[in-house]
Amino acid sequence: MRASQFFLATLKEAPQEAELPSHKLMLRAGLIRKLGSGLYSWMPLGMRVLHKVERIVREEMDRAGALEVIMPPIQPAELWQETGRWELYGPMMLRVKDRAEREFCYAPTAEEVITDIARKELRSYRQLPVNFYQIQTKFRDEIRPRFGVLRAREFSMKDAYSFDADEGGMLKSYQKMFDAYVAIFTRLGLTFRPVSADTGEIGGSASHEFQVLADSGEDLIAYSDASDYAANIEKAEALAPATPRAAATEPMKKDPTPGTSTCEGVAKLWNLPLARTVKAILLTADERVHMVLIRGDHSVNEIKVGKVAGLKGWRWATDAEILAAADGPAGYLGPVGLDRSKITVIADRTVAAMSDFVCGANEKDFHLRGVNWGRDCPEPDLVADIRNVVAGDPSPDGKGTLAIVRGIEVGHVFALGRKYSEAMGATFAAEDGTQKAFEMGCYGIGVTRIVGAAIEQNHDDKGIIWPDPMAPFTVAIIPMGAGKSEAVKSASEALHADLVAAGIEVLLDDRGERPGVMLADQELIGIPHRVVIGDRGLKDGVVEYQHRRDAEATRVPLADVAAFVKAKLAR
RNA sequence: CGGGGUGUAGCGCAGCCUGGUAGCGCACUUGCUUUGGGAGCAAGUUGUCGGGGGUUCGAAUCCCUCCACCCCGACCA
Repeated sequence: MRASQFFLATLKEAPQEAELPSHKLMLRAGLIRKLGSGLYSWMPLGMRVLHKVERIVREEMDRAGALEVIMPPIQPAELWQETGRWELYGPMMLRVKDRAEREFCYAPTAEEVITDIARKELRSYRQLPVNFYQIQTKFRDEIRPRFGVLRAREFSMKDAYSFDADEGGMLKSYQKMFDAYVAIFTRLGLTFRPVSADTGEIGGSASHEFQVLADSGEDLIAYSDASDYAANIEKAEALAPATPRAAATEPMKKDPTPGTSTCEGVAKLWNLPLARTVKAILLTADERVHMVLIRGDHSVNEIKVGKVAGLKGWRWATDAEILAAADGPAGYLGPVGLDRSKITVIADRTVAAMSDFVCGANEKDFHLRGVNWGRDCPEPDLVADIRNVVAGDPSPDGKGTLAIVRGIEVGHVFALGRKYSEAMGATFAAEDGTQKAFEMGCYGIGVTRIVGAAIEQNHDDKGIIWPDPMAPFTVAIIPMGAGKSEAVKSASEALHADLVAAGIEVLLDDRGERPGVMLADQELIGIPHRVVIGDRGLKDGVVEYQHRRDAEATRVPLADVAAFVKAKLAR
């Protein structure tokens, strides 16, 4: 490809709206242009990258035996009403009406449609297992679209759905997809980790996320330094402390803490470590108020809270509820002196093992110190894991300790089970002649998000550094002064022709720009391999090769350069 | 949704406080020179100052209103 025949839309300065490196670089390199909040057009250069990603995804999905389909992005409300998700999905779903006032949505996902296909088309266990997938545009009306393509409202997603006759088969299909995902992200050249995850709204038994590791990621991942254990922090279990609760050594004492409503404040005031304090959070579930206790330096894991018996569908308590149940205002709450008939005390495992701790006195401007379970207040009604793990916690698998890194979720696999097939009456004739609901799995990959994640992980101050498999062009040829030097011109043309003939994607910069412009653009765009051809080297019969990650150029004899580049790519 | 901010040329910004009909850099066009790290000189082009309404002799500037976009937060007491 000649640059003069292509459309490069590079920008010297990034539009004000961009915050993250990947967002800025995608705009500057001319991969995308913004249309509206969370809406992006893909420019020619971006399309080349997107096609690379799609191609690898397709190849690995096909290799895993999945079959490509394409379903409409506009879906009738009726299907969603069958599973109850028309209401459940809420404002995230973009709803539209046609001229006859019939309701539709712009698909945020396609479980309903694929299940509808399955119940109509799949009749016998003999047709199973099957896995259908599509690469299709989705729309989710995010609360706050941001980070460019990483949290856009419209995005391209590969979604696959497997149908099996029984759970064993489904788990096999799940494993196949898991393996395919590993192959996809490996081929893309990304540093990633599969982590076990919460199943969230979609439901089901097993679930793994595929996270591209990057400092700007929105997700926190806990992993063990001594085993394969890795989990989203939403799910990572915080084990109970290994050492039992120590015996009480201090008397309980009530002291004033005027205007100090936080654990940090009390710890500072009394010159105690934060880890000696306990914070109390009140919430309401099933009309009953619950006090949740977390160590001062820990944070509540809302997902874990929702899984505690009796707390399904909980909400934060109102100020009125707090006063009625605890006799004290928010900021000064604790487990001592409560009327347990009105309130249930739920302690995090860590808190349950604490002694001589500090907590609120259920009275404005007072806290207690030297508090001990059993002696000063009854034992907690319930002890549960309700906090987020922190770096240094023991790994839940018993091997090593946890460290925490950030990641960008680019893939997610779910062992769904019969949730959708049962809701929609999707059944098949089993071997014994009975009708059974399909065992389903669903598997997503954020195709457009991968592009942003790859840049987030691979860039420097000059621009993008594409992994070869995703690069819009693999090699850039930069002729110095081709307008003046016939030797430079013919050498560039010859190399271009040679590499093109070898099926290599080359960009020959024949725009006649100045050297600085050509080099800066090549670096911004992130073409991984470049060959600079100029009279300076040509008089010695050499040209310069430099990888985007190399600090220095390598002088290569002109006669060998084609072979040299091909050898570099073959690795 | 709550809070904050911004909207002036394709991009980045100044002008607004203290009203007088719009400017800078880059980009773009033409010419000459230049050509190994975002060139120089010269001559140009580009704006419904986000929309609507109001105040005023006069509004980018003051007031009201709507819209768009960005950032932070969304209950951790």
